[in-house]
Amino acid sequence: MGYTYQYPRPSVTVDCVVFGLDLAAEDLKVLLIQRKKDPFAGLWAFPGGFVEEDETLEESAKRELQEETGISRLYLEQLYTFGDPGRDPRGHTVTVAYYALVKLSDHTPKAADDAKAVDWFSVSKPPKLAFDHAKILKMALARLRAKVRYQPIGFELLPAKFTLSQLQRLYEIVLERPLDKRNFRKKILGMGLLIDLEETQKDVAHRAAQLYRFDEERYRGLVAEGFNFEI
Amino acid sequence: MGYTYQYPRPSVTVDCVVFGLDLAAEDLKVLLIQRKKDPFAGLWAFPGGFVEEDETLEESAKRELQEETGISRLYLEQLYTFGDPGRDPRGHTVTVAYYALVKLSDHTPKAADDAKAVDWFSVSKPPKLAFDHAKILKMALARLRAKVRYQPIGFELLPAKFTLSQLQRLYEIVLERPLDKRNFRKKILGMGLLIDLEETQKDVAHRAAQLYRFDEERYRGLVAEGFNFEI
DNA sequence: GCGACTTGGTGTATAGTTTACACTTATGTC
DNA sequence: GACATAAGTGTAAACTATACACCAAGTCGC
Repeated sequence: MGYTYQYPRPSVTVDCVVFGLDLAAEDLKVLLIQRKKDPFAGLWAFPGGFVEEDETLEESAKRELQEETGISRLYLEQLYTFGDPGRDPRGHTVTVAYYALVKLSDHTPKAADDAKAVDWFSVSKPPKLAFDHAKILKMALARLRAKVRYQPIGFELLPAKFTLSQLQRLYEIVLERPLDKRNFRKKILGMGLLIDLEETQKDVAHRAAQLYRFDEERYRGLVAEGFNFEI
Repeated sequence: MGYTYQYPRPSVTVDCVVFGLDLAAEDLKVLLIQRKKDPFAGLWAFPGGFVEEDETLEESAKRELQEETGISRLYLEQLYTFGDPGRDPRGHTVTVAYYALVKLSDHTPKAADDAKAVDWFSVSKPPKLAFDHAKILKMALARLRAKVRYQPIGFELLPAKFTLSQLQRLYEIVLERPLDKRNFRKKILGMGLLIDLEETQKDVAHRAAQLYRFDEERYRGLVAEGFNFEI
């Protein structure tokens, strides 16, 4: 039993580069799964798998993520498609890579799901990766760093309620450079995209900061008028 | 005779959205091929075709372009991968779309190659397109418009030797808005990326303009130092 | 040969944006 | 209540972007 075609076809897979922000450790993390089988048994790889009949690429990416890591709510965007004939030793495989942003607090430990080891790693010192996943990670990071500056996707990495300092730290971690506190606040508040929740942090050993949330509706309205987000 | 696999596999194709700039008509053009066979016989589509064994996606795109239109020297960049199950009535087909920029002067008439009709169309009023190619064109245009502002890819659309007015017109056509002549010249010359060829236009019925070429080497050098091109 | 036509080429002043920079306030801990 | 920690706040200077109009050079037609 099998599926027969007149011409050879490459396999088609999806891979998800899932980023999470660890505010406590001030570090950007990536979610990886340890491979149990060859090729590359023991190495780490992005969650992903074969595209099935009658599903879109994005559905496929979401399904694989759900199956392998339990993650469901996330920001997902297509990154790039990798199709070099030698990238999978089992045969020509084209993979459509996605990158995803999740609120780390919603998906914290998440180790050992269905017998597979799943863990978060610092993007700056990942373990040895299977296939061409190191190259994919590099591209995903470059995309995230570029995109975070002109699209308000950073909020996807923060809890729904956040302080201005947390938001600033997010940008500092992703962009790997310090930002001036007063200028940052002036700029971000000036956009009018943050809603002051009139609520402050609890249980912090210093002056409690004001909490905000991102005003997505207003962002959509402003974009329609030609507004450009920029950090 | 055929190729048999344990699980079903979608077909994998590449499609190329080739842009050319018609300075005489002040119009951005896209290269299309008229389909002879069903599905969508008679409609127009991007050059493209099936990815073969042992070729990279980019090689595949270049090969198809060469075969179907004779175009070889061009700027080529991956755009997006489209894989909705219903996009090809013959069955699940994943297409990796590329967009390409060519110097129209190098590939002018190009109609009727191997019995297939090939022609340039204005991007603003294309003919009826096959498959989901209207959606792909829309995305390619959006990408071109975004990218032309922060990467010096516009030069790929101009002849090697060009005038500042031609360069300005290119941006006006692609971005669909007028630019101030003095400000444009100040900005573009200020980047130091143009080499004054100390040569002027010939055979024009008015004062002949200075010719320039793009200094690609210097651009690479500046990028390495952290320079950002921006119009 | 000269006037009309077409496009090339040039500078400055103003408004807006970005950057650099340091102290006071609020809260919990010891 | 002194200390530690992070929150919160304004201004001046440098730089960048924008708006704007005329003369120069060459061809065409008479």
